[in-house]
Amino acid sequence: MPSDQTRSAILAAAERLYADRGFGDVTLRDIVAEANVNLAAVNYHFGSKDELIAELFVTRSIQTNRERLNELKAAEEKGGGRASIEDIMRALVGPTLRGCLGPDREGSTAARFMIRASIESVPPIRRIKNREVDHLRKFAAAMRRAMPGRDDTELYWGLNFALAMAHHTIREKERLIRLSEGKCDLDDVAGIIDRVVAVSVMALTTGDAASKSPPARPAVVHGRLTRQDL
Amino acid sequence: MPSDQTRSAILAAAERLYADRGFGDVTLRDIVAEANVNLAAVNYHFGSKDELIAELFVTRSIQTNRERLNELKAAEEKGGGRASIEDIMRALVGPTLRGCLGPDREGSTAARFMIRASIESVPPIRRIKNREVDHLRKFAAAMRRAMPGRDDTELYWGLNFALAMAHHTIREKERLIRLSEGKCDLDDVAGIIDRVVAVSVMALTTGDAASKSPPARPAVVHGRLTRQDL
DNA sequence: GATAGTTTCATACATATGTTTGAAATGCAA
DNA sequence: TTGCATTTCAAACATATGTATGAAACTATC
Repeated sequence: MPSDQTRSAILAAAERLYADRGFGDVTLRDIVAEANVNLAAVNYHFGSKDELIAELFVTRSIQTNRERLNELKAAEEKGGGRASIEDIMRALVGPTLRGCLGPDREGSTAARFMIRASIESVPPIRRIKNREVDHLRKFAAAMRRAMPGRDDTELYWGLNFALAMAHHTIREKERLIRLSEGKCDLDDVAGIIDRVVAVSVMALTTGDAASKSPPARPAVVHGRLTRQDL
Repeated sequence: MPSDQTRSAILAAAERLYADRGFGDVTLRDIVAEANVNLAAVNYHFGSKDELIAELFVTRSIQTNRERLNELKAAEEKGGGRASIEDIMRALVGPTLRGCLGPDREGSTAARFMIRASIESVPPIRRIKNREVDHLRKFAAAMRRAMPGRDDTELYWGLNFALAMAHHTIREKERLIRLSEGKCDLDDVAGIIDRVVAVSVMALTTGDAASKSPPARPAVVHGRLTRQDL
């Protein structure tokens, strides 16, 4: 009967500390102090530090992915098996943005932890993220159904840009606030989702020319690359 | 006469190793071995490991920033003091994308190093990146001149999304190739720049309603924003 | 060629940090 | 209780890694 008490305490303490101070600045000794457990408990319950981090990350990732797929499924049912491209993009970026920028700041170490995981890039998390491709393929498939005949390449670029806007906004949240001097309201999650979705849909549905060849590329040689060494 | 030879050798070796194996996996001892210099040379010439990394990063950053401003200036001169929004965005994302995705020219180590710096997030680099806000303000100012009357908030979001697409594409280059099974050509830098610029401009110039209030956010929770006209 | 400043070198230092260990404590079943 | 399995604990372990040191080698100016 694994009382599980120590285990949970470690997970909670670790997530909190990592969320607050980042992976680079938190040692196992910090974690066990915060959790009031013995140092050896981490290796006993998780095997290694990396496996602890991995467990934290997969737990939260699974949550997000499940929400994504739920929204996608709901959208497809609503549309009789074929979701609109807009709803698909919303299902793709909505859960992540809500999860990381959500207003429940106070208690939600989970959100802050996921932001950290997005900013810092530590080996165990990188390994897990690499498996995410399979998950994204489901969205690519849905997009293909929503936009039959559209070139696959365009579809992947749209997917890429949608994730780009969502993740970058999360990653660079503080910088955007500073740059815009508070004009960009990072707490208005619904508004942000609308923005990202709108631009993504535009990128995907714009000019059919784009599906044949890349958008109007000027023959001009770009800029001046005065490349002088320092 | 500071022969500078050792110093340069360290810089070159460090950039190569960091580019290949990342910051987390490369020690000073690896670097001095690669450079065929003594271990103490790093601290003698740079003061500390972090200052070495910082110097590597600022060198490349300065290059990129100078290219950006050069392009911006050229665009403004071309337009008689007022550059088009498209040219501004091109000046913003072009140099970075060319620098990081460019074809492997003379030792692509610089490019690969900058990709690493974008993926991993190590303290000395983070510190430098934080100063980048001032640089971005110059682009915000140019955009304001190009789109007078437009709400500042929209402008910052557009800037944010443009950087998002550029940086995310760089960061997740490998994943995008894998996801698209090679359909997305990450070597076609000019094409990528065109894509990013096109979407950015769309995001910025779309529906004037967006300049007054956030992009047509329906009262309905998951309402659809049909915004197809570019 | 002597002297002063600069650079290189081998080596030592310090110590942070994940991991292991073996014993003690605890819990559970018979 | 007894005995076995699980868990906790203090301490040790290992060692990777950035940094400091002091002497030697080198360079240049006089």
